[in-house]
Amino acid sequence: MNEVRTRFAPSPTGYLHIGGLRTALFTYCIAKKAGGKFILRIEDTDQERYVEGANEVIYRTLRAVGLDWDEGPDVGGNYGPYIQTERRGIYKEYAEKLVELGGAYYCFCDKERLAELKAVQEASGVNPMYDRHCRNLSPEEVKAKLDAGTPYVIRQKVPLDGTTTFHDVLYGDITVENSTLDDQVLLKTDGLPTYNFANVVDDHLMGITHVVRGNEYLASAPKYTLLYEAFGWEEPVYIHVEHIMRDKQHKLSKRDGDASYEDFINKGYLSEAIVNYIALLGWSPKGEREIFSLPELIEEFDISGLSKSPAIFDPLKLKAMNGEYIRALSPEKFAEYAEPYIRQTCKGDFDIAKIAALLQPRTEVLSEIPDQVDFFDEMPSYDLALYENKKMKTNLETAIEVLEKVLPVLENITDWNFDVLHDSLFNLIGEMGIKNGYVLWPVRVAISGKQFTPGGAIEVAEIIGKDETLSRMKRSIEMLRN
RNA sequence: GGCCCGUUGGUCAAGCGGCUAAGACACCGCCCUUUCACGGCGGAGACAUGAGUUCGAUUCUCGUACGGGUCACCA
Repeated sequence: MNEVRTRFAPSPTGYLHIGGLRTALFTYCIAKKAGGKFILRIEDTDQERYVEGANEVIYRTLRAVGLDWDEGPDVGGNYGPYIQTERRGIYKEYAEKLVELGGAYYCFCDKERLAELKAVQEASGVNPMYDRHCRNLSPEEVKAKLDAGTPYVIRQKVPLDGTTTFHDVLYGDITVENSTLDDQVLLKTDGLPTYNFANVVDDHLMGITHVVRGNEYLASAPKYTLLYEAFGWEEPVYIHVEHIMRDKQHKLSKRDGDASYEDFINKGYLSEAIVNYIALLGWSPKGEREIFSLPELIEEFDISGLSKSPAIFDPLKLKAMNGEYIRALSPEKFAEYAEPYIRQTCKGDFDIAKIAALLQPRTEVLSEIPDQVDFFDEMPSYDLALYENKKMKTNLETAIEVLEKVLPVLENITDWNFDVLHDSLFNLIGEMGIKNGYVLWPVRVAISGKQFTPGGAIEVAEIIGKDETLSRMKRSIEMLRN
């Protein structure tokens, strides 16, 4: 029974943060590399923050990136239920058990008293902590209040002195004075557990062996150790990972508009590229390779590669990596992805496969596509200054001269395809004894009206066809004459 | 503020007492080339800081600075 079992335990807040996704990824890799199980658990004990449909977002995202769970709310398993609100009775039972074991106690303080206490403590410059008012209530007093139906919480009974040491794989042993630890609430008035308690109970009951979670839990970790000790349970292996930052000061947040997985998908990023990129934030593989598929990530993943310092999210690097993934796609696959984007600005009857082929090496994010192909349907009006190109040694005069020579050549072509176009134009270039660009630059400008195009004069001419090419040539020549 | 944690080029990062301190993105230059890309070659750029330990510190210890986390009946 040494199977590795890890879990991803998000709160249903309506979207899946990139940082959460990365935690899930690391968690998944640890389990899968060890041939173990990856479990999904929904932590919805805060009813006030519950967002309708949020669970579906989590399922959808995890499935989209390929992080399939072996046990979870919708797939079942032997340790269910996997949604915390459905485990309500379990927490109550264990909280009461902990009271019996001496690791917790009933507290009847109401929120007004607590608020007052906190205000006084803050005013006098003391760290706000529960004053343990109910810690030493006699069993009779407790029973009387309970019988009277007084609302209560159950709090952790932290030792008054001594120290607690907990172990993290990355940080090693961390020891704190028990006197700095608060008697935190374990079971809330509404009967639901707090995160800290639910985690301990669930991780134990579900047989979780490794816990990967955000660094924000590091400070409360010793309290977990105390809880495990009080129950007499074995602690899982803890791995606290640092945050993903927007910059040195700020975490990557929802408000930045690009903190959620779905935002990136909507912007034209590939799922595989996103996963690959975030894997490299706060973790580094052994060798120098950095392109990894999910199966390769599982193979390569090792806890020792995790970093203890925060990583700043670099949109530029994600973009570059996305470009790499796009280039690695088969032409057919890329065309499939690209078509809807091409169609946004290019409605005509063109050879989509040919356009896609030109686009593939020039696209880092799919959303860049519409602007690149907006001239196929209709030539934009353009500035004649485009004909002036120092490197090509072209200007308005040379352009007229060249275009007038090219026009009849094109008119004579009957079999309009790349090879014929290429041969015809290069014959002309040979006859004229000049550089390729001297001819091809003005032609490209004349039929595209753009400074940059995917593909050159020949590619563009082939795609828009003979009639359109000739018509654009004539129009441009006309413009140049005036 | 108390407690906990971190600090290698602009960014991601390798490094685990002795190296000309990797690599990637970005940047610059050159080449390829019918534009732009792609691809190829090359360049600039870093161990926060002060002590200590040591024959020798980026690497170990302490202080300082800076940054982060946490101090809820939120997770």
